[in-house]
Amino acid sequence: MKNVSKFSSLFKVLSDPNRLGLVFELCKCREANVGQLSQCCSIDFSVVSRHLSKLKGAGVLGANKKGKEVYYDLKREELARLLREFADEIESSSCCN
Amino acid sequence: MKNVSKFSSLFKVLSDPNRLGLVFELCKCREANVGQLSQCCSIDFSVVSRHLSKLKGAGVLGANKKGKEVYYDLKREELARLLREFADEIESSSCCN
DNA sequence: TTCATACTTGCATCTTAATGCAAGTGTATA
DNA sequence: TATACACTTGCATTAAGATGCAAGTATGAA
Repeated sequence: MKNVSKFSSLFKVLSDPNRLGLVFELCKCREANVGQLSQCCSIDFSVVSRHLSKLKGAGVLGANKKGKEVYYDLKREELARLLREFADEIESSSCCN
Repeated sequence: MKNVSKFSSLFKVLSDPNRLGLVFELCKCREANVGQLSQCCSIDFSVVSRHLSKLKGAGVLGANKKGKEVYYDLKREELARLLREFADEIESSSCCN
């Protein structure tokens, strides 16, 4: 079942509280760099950096380099679409053939 | 942010491939007991039992004891509702105030 | 070219969780 | 009551992942 690994890896990347906190933060900030997120979420710089790159790797965030800084932004529509796709699949009666 | 822990724990329970496989299986089977799921998913009995109880604890599954057997079923609407709630929150501009 | 800033990555440590066997609990049937 | 069946739980092992410091890389400014 390829949907299993597709969705389980998405859920995994969203399952860490710090990571999900960053997602919510980016949801209201529109975009932010590593230093800003590290500060407002009170998480070590290197930890934030790794979380963001993991979220980016999963397609949840986009990244935009401006000079020395990297600005991350939430890919709202993609993320929302994936979750609704899962919800639809769950609600349709025989979802995993 | 209480939504962070609410959703991160939901995502965590869905993030294990075996567990998500059981969810998909229950999605098409409507309901099944531990032995049936253990067999069709090729996972050790005790492992399946623990995964199911974790999913039940998270409100993803319901359980129904019939004699010696326990039949688990997927709470489709609740699960779909939660995920759509998350999707809506993500898409609304300032979601985490 | 030197320095500071912004970020990434290597590494060691520590938690958390998954796994499977074996033992325990509960329930129906002989 | 004894036995079998369905499941749960304890325990030890193993693996995966989070964390933070320190060192490395990249980019802009002096």
